[in-house]
Amino acid sequence: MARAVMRPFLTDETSLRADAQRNRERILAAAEEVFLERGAGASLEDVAKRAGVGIGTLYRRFATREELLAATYSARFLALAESSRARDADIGPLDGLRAYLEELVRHTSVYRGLAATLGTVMQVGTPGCVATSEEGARLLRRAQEAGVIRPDISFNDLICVAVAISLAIEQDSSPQTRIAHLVGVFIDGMAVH
Amino acid sequence: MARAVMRPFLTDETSLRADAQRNRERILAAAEEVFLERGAGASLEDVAKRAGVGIGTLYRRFATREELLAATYSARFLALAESSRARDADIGPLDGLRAYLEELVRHTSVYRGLAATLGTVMQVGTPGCVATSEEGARLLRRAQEAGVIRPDISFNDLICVAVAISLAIEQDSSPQTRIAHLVGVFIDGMAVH
DNA sequence: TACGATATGGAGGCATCCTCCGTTTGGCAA
DNA sequence: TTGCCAAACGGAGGATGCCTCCATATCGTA
Repeated sequence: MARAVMRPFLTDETSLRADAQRNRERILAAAEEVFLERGAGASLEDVAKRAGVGIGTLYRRFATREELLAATYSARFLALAESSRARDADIGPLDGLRAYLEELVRHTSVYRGLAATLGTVMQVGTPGCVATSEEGARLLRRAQEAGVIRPDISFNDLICVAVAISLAIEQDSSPQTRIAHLVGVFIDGMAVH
Repeated sequence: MARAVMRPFLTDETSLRADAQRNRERILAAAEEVFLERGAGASLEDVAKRAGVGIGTLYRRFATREELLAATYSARFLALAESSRARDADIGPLDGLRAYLEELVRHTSVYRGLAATLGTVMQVGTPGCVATSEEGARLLRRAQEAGVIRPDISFNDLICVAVAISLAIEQDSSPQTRIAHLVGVFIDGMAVH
């Protein structure tokens, strides 16, 4: 139940001292590995250890677990927004939203335990989070303007849907087909009939 | 990420020694209070302390947090199943399902943090969990036989929906109206068009 | 080269989990 | 009633993880 922490997110170009920048990257690489192996709740001291860095260094750079998760995800989320934008011309508004949701769920299911914190993670404000949020909002607006999605659906509803499906995927182990099935159900629910 | 633990659930009539039975009830009462105050992640040692019982006693009776949560919820869930059955005659299959889901979400939102573990909790097998599961499955079957809910919807989908909505409720603080809104969306998605 | 701002690391305090085992107690059989 | 023992008790203690703090080290600039 971590509170959402809004603070300026430091990207690569920010004036970090060379050693700090190097350590930041080591921490991210280690976090990626450790989260993959043991889920989003893994020990941060393990991450620091694998990065060859003191725990204090990790905490100075990433004040909360959510910040670290979000940073680890930033590249992935950037790619998601990118690929969604890329297929925009070739796909209708409803299917665009469907594809976006399916991809979001797939990304969210990479680390066991990430789903439950997705809402918080999305608020941390990394470039990837921002890009993914904006893309989702854009797709939703587009579909609503095209008259295929109900006007009373909010972006929060989308995130909530993604969280739900990811959680479901985590619990039973019936992966890919179930993602499409559940996304289909929700898209139908949001559609104008 | 606790694994679901299937073990025979000890109800009141089971041959527990008198002192054990007394302590079990004290623990449940204390857990109810503590979880209400501090959410489903509260310290179990606090629960034991408030119950006036050693921590070992708590663990012997409830091997996991999920078991304790489920037991605490058992009465609530029993009531839920009961009231759902009671209104069965007065309500159509679709609205019956809707009412059930709304009530399930409301129950699940009582303790902050319960939603994320609802799936696990539902598998623990307390009388309440069983009753609620069976009632949900029955409503779903009824609605599908009436031809108003798609045949490819499973009971797991329902739980997933309840989890999603509860999580959404926990995050923003826009309670009652949002429950109805989201349940409506999902019901529409599951409906036959 | 020297100096101050920046960064480092890990010890340590605290919270929680969960197990283990010596002690106590309830309930039954004699 | 008494005595016995299976059942239950409690809490110390080992293990893990979180996060802070500060003496020390390092970078980059003047």
